[in-house]
Amino acid sequence: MSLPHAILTALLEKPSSGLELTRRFDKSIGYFWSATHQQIYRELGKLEAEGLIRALPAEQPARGQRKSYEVLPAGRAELARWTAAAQDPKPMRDTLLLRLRAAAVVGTAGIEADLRRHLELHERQLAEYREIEKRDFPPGRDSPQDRLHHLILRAGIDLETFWTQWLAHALQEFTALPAGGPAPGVTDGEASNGGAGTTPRR
Amino acid sequence: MSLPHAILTALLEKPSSGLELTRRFDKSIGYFWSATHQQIYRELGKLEAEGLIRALPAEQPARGQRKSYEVLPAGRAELARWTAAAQDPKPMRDTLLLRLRAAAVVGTAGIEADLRRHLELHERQLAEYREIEKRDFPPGRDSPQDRLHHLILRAGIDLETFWTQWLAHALQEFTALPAGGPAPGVTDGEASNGGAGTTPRR
DNA sequence: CCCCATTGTGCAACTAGTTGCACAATGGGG
DNA sequence: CCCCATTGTGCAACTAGTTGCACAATGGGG
Repeated sequence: MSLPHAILTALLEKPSSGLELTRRFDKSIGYFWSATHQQIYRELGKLEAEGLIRALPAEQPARGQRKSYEVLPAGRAELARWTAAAQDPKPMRDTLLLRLRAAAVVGTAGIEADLRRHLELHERQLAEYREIEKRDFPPGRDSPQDRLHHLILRAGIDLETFWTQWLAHALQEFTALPAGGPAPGVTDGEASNGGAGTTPRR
Repeated sequence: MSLPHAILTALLEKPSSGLELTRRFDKSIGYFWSATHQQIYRELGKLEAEGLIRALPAEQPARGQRKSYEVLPAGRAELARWTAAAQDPKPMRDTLLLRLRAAAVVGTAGIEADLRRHLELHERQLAEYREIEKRDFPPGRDSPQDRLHHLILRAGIDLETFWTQWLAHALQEFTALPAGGPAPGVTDGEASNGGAGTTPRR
């Protein structure tokens, strides 16, 4: 739905080959819209077929050769259209929260280690964003583009900040919980055989 | 990937028919794992075929009739396994941030209204979460299950708080921007024909 | 009694994203 | 010179989620 527009944006910022795009999707743009190289090549083909981008004239366009693309006017127009069009935020899907909800039923055994790991990953990401902020947005720069890019980076920083704080709080909560976590089968308030979860009832 | 586990969790909390599940996915569980009724029916079929759930014996199991399901021991075991298994956070994909990045290239014309709309939507969601918190988590309740459920709700509240604050900040930033937003084609620092974005160059 | 809105279940086709390869060109090390 | 790791491009099959219907049962209004 949005990959073609992510690619158009990246190509407008700088005409690139598939591999260069892949690298840029591993940082910068990819921080909020990830894509694999296979997706990118496929989409480049479609965009070219639709006349939104074109391959830059290269010396020898043999296979296994870099092919760079640039955005055509129709591509820019499509991107402007898409950017301005209203879009509903799509409903969230978060595995970790779902697992926690499941843990409330089947027990928290085993999940704590992974929470800790996620905390570390988010801390690392946060540090990386802060590094970028320091490097790319020193106090002086405030052209409209800088402001927008900074705003986007700020969203990343604030989101990672939320996750690190929430995860830290969750882990704290866990240490206060009875050892091994809540027993399974508690929602109905009746007795259950409980246990490790792998034991079949009756 | 996670839908079957979301369904197992919901069914463990309370055996339900497809429609009941659909309703519960429109609130509660669905706040962090959304699913359509078609997805749910399809998945119920698979789970039953795999022996993880079974249909509760009903009076007349004719078509067009409610069929309720309950989780079998194998289903509970699978859910416990999945909950404890390590999982990498999957890379984020956020359309709004992508559109803002595109706007930095093709101009911000038209996007502001949608930011305002998103702000309202997030404010409404936040209010709803706060309502639920007040209703379901009065000061006294703090069984392990309550604590976990509250923790999850807190994540929702904090996320919506982030979005409302960030969007408010973004809108503020916009009023400070030159009218109509940045001109297109600015990244190379050279002159461009700028304009509305639909005008082809040359 | 029959029409029609509502409730409930489900299939089929499609779109987007992921996984697992295949294979060409390049260039340095033995 | 030839092997083999690296770089770069791409196809094919699969999985997950979405969209658009179809159709049965139920129950109230004319």
